[in-house]
Parts: sequence; structure tokens; C-alpha cells
Amino acid sequence: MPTFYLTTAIDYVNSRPHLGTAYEKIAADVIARYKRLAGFDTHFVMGNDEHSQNVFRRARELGEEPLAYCDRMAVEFTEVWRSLDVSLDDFIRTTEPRHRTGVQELVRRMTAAGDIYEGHYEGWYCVSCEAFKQEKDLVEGLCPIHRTRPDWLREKNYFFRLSKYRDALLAHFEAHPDFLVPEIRRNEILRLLESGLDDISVSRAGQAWGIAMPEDPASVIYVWVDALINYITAVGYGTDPAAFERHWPADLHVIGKDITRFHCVIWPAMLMSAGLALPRQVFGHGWLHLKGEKMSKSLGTIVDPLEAAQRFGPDPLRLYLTKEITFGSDGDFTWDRYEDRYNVDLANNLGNLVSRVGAMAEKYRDGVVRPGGASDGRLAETAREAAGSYAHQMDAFALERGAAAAFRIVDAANEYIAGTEPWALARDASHADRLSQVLFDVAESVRVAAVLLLPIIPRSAAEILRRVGHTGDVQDVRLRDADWRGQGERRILKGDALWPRIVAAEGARNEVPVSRPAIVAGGAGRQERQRNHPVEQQNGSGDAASAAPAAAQEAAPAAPAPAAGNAQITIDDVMKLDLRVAKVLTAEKVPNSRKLVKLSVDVGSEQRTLVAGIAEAYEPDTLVGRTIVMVFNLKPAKLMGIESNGMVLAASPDGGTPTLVGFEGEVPPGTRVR
RNA sequence: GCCGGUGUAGCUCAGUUGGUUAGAGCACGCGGCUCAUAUCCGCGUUGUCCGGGGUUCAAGUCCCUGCACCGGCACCA
Repeated sequence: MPTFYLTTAIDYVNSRPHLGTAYEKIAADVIARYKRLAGFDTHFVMGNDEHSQNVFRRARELGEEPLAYCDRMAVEFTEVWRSLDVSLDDFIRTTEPRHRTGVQELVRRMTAAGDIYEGHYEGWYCVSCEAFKQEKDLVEGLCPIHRTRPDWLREKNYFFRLSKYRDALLAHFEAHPDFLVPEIRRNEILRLLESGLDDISVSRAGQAWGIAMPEDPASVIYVWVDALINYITAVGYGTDPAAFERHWPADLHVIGKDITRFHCVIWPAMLMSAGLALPRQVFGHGWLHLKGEKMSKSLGTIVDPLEAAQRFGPDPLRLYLTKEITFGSDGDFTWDRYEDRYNVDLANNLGNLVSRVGAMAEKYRDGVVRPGGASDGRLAETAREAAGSYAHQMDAFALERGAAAAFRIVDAANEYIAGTEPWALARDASHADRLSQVLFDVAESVRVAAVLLLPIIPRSAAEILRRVGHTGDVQDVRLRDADWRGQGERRILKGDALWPRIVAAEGARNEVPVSRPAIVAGGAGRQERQRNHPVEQQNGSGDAASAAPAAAQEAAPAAPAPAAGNAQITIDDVMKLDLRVAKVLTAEKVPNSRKLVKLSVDVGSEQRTLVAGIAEAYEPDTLVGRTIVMVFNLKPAKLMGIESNGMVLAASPDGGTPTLVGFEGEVPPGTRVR
């Protein structure tokens, strides 16, 4: 039996897994399950990357031993993966003995090859950041984050002769065009290789958390080098030669597009140095953007994507991620679209099809269907075409096209039912054979579609197979079982709706505010663009201080404001608004105007000038010192020759005087309102 | 600064090597059916394929150029 070994990136454990990491695991799992379906002896490995300084620090912050903290996180991670039905065969942690042994062995081999040499690394080091700083990053010689003077540090480091492997890597890329896909990633790396490589530091001095250099316990192997080696230690490198022999080289590394350099330059060079085979392929998937990310935090009614998976079962989420996102490109998750796909693909099309097949089989044939004569073969033909296309697309990791192929069968079956009208056939006994055949063909279509969907929605597909008469262990189902079977008797089972329709959105979506905040100050249009939030951030360098403040958003060109009317908007639209608390510093009436007041306000990070149309209701003097709410990301507009950089929120009854929005308690300027 | 990607229907996107009237889903309109989860089926509306120039018998697709947005590198991992 051919083997297939695939891996995902191992995850930093300084925060809990989120939808971005889940996306990678689910996509990889779809591939793993597909490979099993296609008859490969598949080995699917995931893991946690635990030797980061951030992890060490985080654990200490929580007053825990680093290893105990990692143990806890490992449980959390694996529980999430299990709840998403990710079918991992092994889970490796970089603190495990098998990993440590293998890492040291590999470094020893690299050293023996003459590729590791001793050197020094020196530079400005900020103790608070625990990081070296570039000269140009310093502000007046101080760390820009901590405002402290960094130390000039010189530490002994071991270096890897990465530069030596440039030509070999180029040759490898040349000889293996599919080594890195999609192509855009390959091109990036090729350009990088063409521009030359520097040797890299592979150790850190003076740290205890990590794996020691084989001959120098005072130095610890750099965490990235440590992490990459998991792909071989997980299959027994240095500990289980037979297992290693069986699995290595890996057939596929599934990783995020941001870490292709590590996987396609450093990692292969390390393997070359140690005389080991290179992985056959690396797939750099895109990022998942989460438009509605913030809403889950602000509105308790709206659930986190992982919670959604737990609520509806993992399959709707799995289907969304594979079918709606071109694998390799960036994708986007919004609740609106998620519900849309759930209702259309699952509730209306597949789920309803399963329901009607079950109902008709029971009503017309007491639950047992068998061929009734000559079939017109139309559904068989569609199923054959779809299954062929499916395999072709899945082999190329075009997961979205594979999923679409399976759903072509579902669509065809629904159409076929409408065209043949089994309920009409049932009224006339002379059509009994024809009715039997129609029911049989439709049931068979459902069976084939379910086989193809097993990798994508494993739990539901198994249930569907059961309902259309599949007996035996679903684990034994193979791709060839998607071949059309025109014979045999099937017992069709009726059951509850697999996916009840989501009727109206729960929560805040339909709520209409009693008094709608109105525009009282200038601003010709509403800012249309929302800064996207990639939820996938692989590295753990996310110090709060280094995260770009939302204030860094630049003003985007505003699209013309649609005449809003009473059209409902989605929560996504709402989250485009950057509302901030501001404190009025000065206020003065705009000369020659009736309603306008010019305000300068403190928004925490900066001062802004606003023009507001509230002069009829408020004397300028009474506004000074007052805390208000403003639209922070509104495109500037000129009113009476004064540029207004934002808008003040107030309740504005028709024809009445506006009343400013305020707070019950004290709120510091700059706080976001949402 | 250097390099790359994207820009297609109201929305989300697909369009493989240039080849007939540019597609899908959603949304919208009309009609049909009743087995089914107010589901399903059919028909229909909507497009300066970002702008401009060029190559060609033929361009969404190739070349040049402009604009907008995103990303990689330059500056670590």
C-alpha cells in the first residue's frame, strides 16, 4: 500500500488556537482523509512548538512551570482538534524526549558535515523585549517600545552554513517545479535564492528553555531550528529507524504562506547538510481573514467560530472552509456568508435531499429500494463525471473544486426528482418499476456524493451513508466505492433533519436602535473599507506594544454613501465604524454659522479638530471638559472652511435638538466604543 | 526603493494553453411541483471583464502604460 505522510505547522502555545490555525488543520485533515480514501497508508502529524521564549515568559507570568503550562496547552489544542474531527495520527511536542534526541542527532550530523561553526552575534539588546534591536529601530538610542537604553550584547552563537546550499536549493527548485505550491510562493522563494543567502544563527546563549547544543550545554538550539526538526522526530528520526525509514520523506508539509522561507530554504538545507531526503512538497496556504472577528468579543450573543463548530458540529465549518475558499488564496469568513452556505448547501440542498429520499423510500417502498428496470442512466453519468473530476481536483489540492464536484451530484439528484416526479409515478401502479428505478438511482447518487464528501464532512457523510443503506465500517470505504452501483437492495432510513435551517439570525442582527445616532457633523461619506484582520499570525512576537494600534489606520477614500433608507445592515458594516471616546478640550462657535461648533478633542493618542452641528443645543463653554463619542475613522470634510476630522454622536430626533451621547461613569479618552 | 499579486453581475467569487451570445452561488422577479428542512425545479433581469494604448482574423485572457487595493524583499526570525 502506498504511504502518504503529511504534516501541518506546529503551533506556538502562547495563546489558544483560533480559527486561523483551525483553518490550516482542517484543510490538512481534508487532504489526509482524502488520501486515506484514495487508498494511501496515511500518516498525519500535528504538534505544538513549545520552546519559544514567549511561552517561557507567558508561563512565568501565570506563575506556572513552563512545562506544566505546555502540558495544559497541549490538552487544550488537542481537544480543539478533536472537536473539529481532525484525524491526526500523532501529535508531537517539542519538549518530548523523542524530539530532543532527534534534534540533537540532526545537529550533530550537520556539525559533522562541517556546516555548523562558532561565531558571535552582537548588537543592541533590549532586556524588556528580550530581543536584539537594529540600530535604525532605536529612537534617540532608546528602545522605541520600552524607552530604555538597550545593552550592547555580544554572545557566542553557532551558525549554519546556509549560504553553502544556495545553488543546491536552486537546482532542487529547478528539478522539482511542484516542490513549493502555489506558484506565487515558489516565485518569491526563487527570487530570494537568486539574491543570495546568508548563514544563520542557530543557537542562543544564556537561555535555559530549549534544547541544548550537543557539545555545548550553555547554548540552546534556536527555536525555529528546533521546531522544523519535528517533521522527522515525529516519525522516529534518532529514536526509531524503522519508522523513519517507512515515513520519511514527507509527502506534504501544509503551512501558512508566511513561513515558506523556513520550510523551503532553511529546512531543506538542514536536511541536505545531514544527508537526508527532502520533503516532496510544501503547500503554502493563504490566510483566513475574519471580518466579523470583533463582533464576537463585543456582543455576547454572537459566538466564536470554534464554538459554532461545537454547536452545529464541525461539518458546516469544515465545508465552508474547504468549499468557499480557493485553497492557496486568502479567504474570508463572515457570519452572513457562513449562514448562507449552511442554509444553501447543507440545509436546502444536501440535507433536504437526504430527507426527501428517506421520506419517499418509506412512503412508497416501505424503506427498501431496489432497481426496477432500465435506468435512463443520467444520474449514473453525472456521478461518474463528478467522481472523476473530484479525484483529479483533490489530487491537485484544489479542495474547493473537489467539494464543488461532489455537490454537482446533489444538484443533479434534486433536479432529477423534480423531472421524474416520483409522487406522480406513485399514483399509477403501472409505473411501479419506473418509480423503483428512480428511487434507486437517487439513493445511489446520494451514496456516491456521501463517499466523496467523507473527507470534508466526515461525520455527516457517514450518517448519510448509513441512511442510504451502507452497512459496515465507514473507515473501510474507499474512493472506488464512489463507482456507480446499479444493483443491490438498499434499506433507506428516515431520520431527523441533518441541518435544520437557520431561520432568522439570532442576537443583535435584527435589533433596531430606539434612537438612531445621526450625523450631526460634517463628513460626506461613510468609510467603506475595513481593515482586514488576519487571524493567522504564526509567530509569537505579538507583544502588545508591537501590535499596530488601530489608530494607525489611514483614511481610505470614501465611497459615496448610499442612500441608506431603512435597509438593514449587517454587523460587519457596524464594525467598520471606529467609534472612540474623546474629551473636549476647547469649543468655539463657528463664525457666520447657525449650528456649527468647532471642537478640539483629546482622543488619547492624539488631538483632533471636529466640527459639530450642535450649537443650537449646547453653548460652547458647556462642552469643554465633556466626554463625548466620536466616529474616529470618518473621512475628513470641510465645513465653513474648517476641516473636521471625525463626527460627534448625538441622539437627533427629527426637528428636535440633539443630545450628546455620554457615559454613566468615567471613561478614558481613546477607548473604543462598540 | 526593488519585486509580485489582485481589480469580472448588487454581494462573494470562478474563468485552465487567446476562439462562438462572459459564468456559478447568493440576492431580486415570474412560473411550476408537493416527496422534502417555507425546502425543490424551471425561466428571467443585472456586466464600459479598473482606465488608456497596442499585438491579432479573434483579447477578460498576451504586451505597454496609468489608477486603486494587497503582499514579499530591502530591515530580524
